[in-house]
Amino acid sequence: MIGALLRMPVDVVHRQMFERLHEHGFTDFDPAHLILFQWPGPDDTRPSELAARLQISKQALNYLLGQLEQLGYLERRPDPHDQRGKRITVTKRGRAAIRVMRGAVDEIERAWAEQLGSERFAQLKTLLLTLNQLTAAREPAAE
Amino acid sequence: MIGALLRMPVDVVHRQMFERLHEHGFTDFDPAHLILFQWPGPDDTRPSELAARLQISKQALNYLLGQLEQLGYLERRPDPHDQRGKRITVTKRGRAAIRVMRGAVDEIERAWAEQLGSERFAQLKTLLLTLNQLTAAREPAAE
DNA sequence: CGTGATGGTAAAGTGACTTGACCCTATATG
DNA sequence: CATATAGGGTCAAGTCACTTTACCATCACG
Repeated sequence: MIGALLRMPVDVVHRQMFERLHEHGFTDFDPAHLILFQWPGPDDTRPSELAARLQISKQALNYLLGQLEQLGYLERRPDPHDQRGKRITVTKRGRAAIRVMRGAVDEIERAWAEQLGSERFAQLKTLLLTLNQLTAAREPAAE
Repeated sequence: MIGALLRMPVDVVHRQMFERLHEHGFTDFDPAHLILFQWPGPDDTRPSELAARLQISKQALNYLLGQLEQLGYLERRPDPHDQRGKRITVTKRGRAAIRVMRGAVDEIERAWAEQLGSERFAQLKTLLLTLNQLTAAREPAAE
C-alpha cells in the first residue's frame, strides 16, 4: 500500500504542473516531454549522455528532442569540442516553461506545508531525502 | 525536486517487485500489468468498474485482461446477476503472484524501517498517509 | 414495450517507444 | 601514419499499450 501512498503525490504534482503550463499558454507541452525536464534539466548536455541518464535509448530521446525543438523549447547545436556530437540548449521559451513548472511545484509544496504544518512538512522532506540517499548508495546509478 | 524524491522510492518498489516475481518464475508478468493489481486488486470486480477506477478506457483494460487471462492470472466469467456483464476472478496463480508482490513490498518496507529507524519510518508513513487524505479530500475521486 | 442508459467488444489508428543498420568522427594501438 | 575500434548521432521499421469510433446485447424505466 506504500506504493499508492507514494504514487499519489507524484500524480498531484504532475497534474498541477500541466494545469499551470496550460494556463500560461504552453498547451503544446506533452506529458511525454516531462521526462526530459527532470532535474537537473537538459541544458548544455549531450543527447547520448542525457539518454543514459534518463534510461531511454538515444533514438527515443532524439524523437522527443525533435518535437521539443520544433515547438521551440530547445535547440540541438553542434558541440564545439567534438565534431560528432551535439549539445542541447534550452531556449528562452523553454526556460519560461521550466519556471512555470518549478512554480507549480513550489505551489504544491506551500499547500502541503500549510496543511501538514511547516515542521511536519520539513520532516517529510528530510525523510524522503535520506531515503533517497540511502537507496542511491545501495543502487549505484548507471554510469 | 520533491518530484524526484517521491518518484525514486516508487521505482525502487517496482524494481524489487519484478525482481522477486522473476525469481519466483513469473517471468511473463509485464510492467504494464502492474496497474491492474493496484490495491485493492481486480478480484470480483466488473471490468467497466475497474477501468473507471484505474482511469483507463474499457478497451485498454480489456486488452490487458486478455493477456492476463491467457497467462492464467485471472479469468473473466459472466456475472450471474447481469447477463451483460462479466466479473474478474483472480486465479490461484494470480493470487500467488500477488503474494510475491506483497512480499516484495514488505521486504522494502522492512529495509527502509531498518535504515531510517522504525519510528522515523512510521513517521514517514503517517505523513504520507495524511497527505493522501488531505489531497483526496480536495480532489474527489472520479465517480 | 420501447427508449435510453449501461456493459462489453471488434477494428482501426496513434504515438512513444525499441531494435537494427548505418555513417561520421574521435581515440587508441601497431 | 595507418588502421582498428569505440562513441555520437540518425534513418527505418517494427512493437505495443493505448485511444477513438462504431457497434451489439442487455437492463431499467416510463
